[in-house]
Amino acid sequence: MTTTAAFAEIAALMGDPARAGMLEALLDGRALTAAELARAAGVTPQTASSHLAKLSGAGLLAVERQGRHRYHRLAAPSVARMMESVMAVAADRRDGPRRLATGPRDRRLRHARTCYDHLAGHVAVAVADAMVARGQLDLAPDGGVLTPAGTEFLRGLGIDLDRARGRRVFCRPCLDWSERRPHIAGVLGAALLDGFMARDWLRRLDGTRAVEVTPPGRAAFARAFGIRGEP
Amino acid sequence: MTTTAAFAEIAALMGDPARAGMLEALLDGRALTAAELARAAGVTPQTASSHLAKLSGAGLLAVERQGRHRYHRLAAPSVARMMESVMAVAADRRDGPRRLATGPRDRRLRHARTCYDHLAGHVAVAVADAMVARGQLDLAPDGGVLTPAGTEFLRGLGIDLDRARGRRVFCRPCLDWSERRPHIAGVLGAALLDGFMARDWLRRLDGTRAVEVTPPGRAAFARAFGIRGEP
DNA sequence: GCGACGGTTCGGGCGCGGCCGAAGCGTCGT
DNA sequence: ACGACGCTTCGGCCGCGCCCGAACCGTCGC
Repeated sequence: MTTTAAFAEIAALMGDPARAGMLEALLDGRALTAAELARAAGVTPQTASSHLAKLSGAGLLAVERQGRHRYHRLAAPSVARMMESVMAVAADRRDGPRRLATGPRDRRLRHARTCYDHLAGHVAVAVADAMVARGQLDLAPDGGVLTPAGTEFLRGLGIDLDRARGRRVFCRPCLDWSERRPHIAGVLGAALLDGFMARDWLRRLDGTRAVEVTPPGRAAFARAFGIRGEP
Repeated sequence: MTTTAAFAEIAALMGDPARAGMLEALLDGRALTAAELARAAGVTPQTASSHLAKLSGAGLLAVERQGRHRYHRLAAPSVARMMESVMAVAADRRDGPRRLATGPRDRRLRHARTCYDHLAGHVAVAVADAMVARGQLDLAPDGGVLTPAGTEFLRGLGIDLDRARGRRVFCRPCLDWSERRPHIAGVLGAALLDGFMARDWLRRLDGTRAVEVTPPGRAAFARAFGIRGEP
């Protein structure tokens, strides 16, 4: 059966530690150069080049040439979703047998992180919950709808909603692997993340996917979404 | 980062062709013996044994001893969901470059198939759509709700809704990789599939996940859910 | 032009892991 | 009790593919 072969091929691409490291580094939706990805994976540039060729060849990555650099990014949201689902299984596995010390790094990831191009983690789920509870958002499995109240509310927060409507799905629920509840993805999710970053409510943390809530951000999230909580 | 290693390990387990074949054979939720899985994967029993040990060791499979047989099944719905998401990416990949002849086998899979323990494919999505449109079902991303009208409707169809409520999630949307729209999973999804099979509206096809709609089934689906269509 | 730098290609080494034959263990039938 | 059967363990073979050193191509800066 050829479908089994394709399945195994995709999975095997994720299954190499070096490639897995690269893919995880790209999971926040940024485009990185080959050298950066080599460092992320802990291999030499020539090894990374080989891996990147395989990943692009299989359609998991898209490349963009810019001068003498080559920027690599995940080819599609479905790739990110696939990776999240693998992480969900890996997390199950770890939670079950022995609740082995989840370091501060992990706690930060669970609290707030980027997922492809939108926000994920406890904060993201809380934002979605708050908006649904207030009737500002209607989250259905095949695409959410922002109500007029929601549109006005976000405009009041200074979130830019007018970009690229129509190109991609505007609003889509995305299952959060740490919270196991949906948060907001799609163009709306990306706009929210951008807006939060632009107003400095959130700030990227070192080189990881973790995101920290700034002190003014904490106050703002409490005011706007009723979220109270510590990192 | 240990989380990367766990991710790669899970993916690598799916990435071997023989293991992929076994996992796919188990995707319909049945429990199969080691010998059956060996045949499905096209390897000798001793090779299969080694693979099965790895899969169980990692928590992807659960084993149940019964006499001198050992029945293997997917350990959790999250495993099935992960596999479906990988198939979605693999399908993307195939649709893009060259719409290579999707054989009748594939068309059947797209039309109706089992997914873990519930129904998937065109028919499953149509069932969900019909019930949502009539206000019998409310599908939210973090779990659907059967309305009183829906409960009565299904009771009228002779679907058994009284089993294992509470043990697992009663109703959950599951993204259909061929239709890219949600269908009904969870205990409700399993009850629907069982009911359809029991009334002989659906019948398992040879040894695959494909399911055929029987002639009486076709009439019944048209009457009960307004589904008209050919295999 | 030249060197510096990012990236890829080539070649060869090497280890991991899948595969099977043979043997061992436990369970069931008679 | 014995053999048949399902499954696992052991041992050894073999090949895939990961990895790096070195050399090669293209772009940028001076």
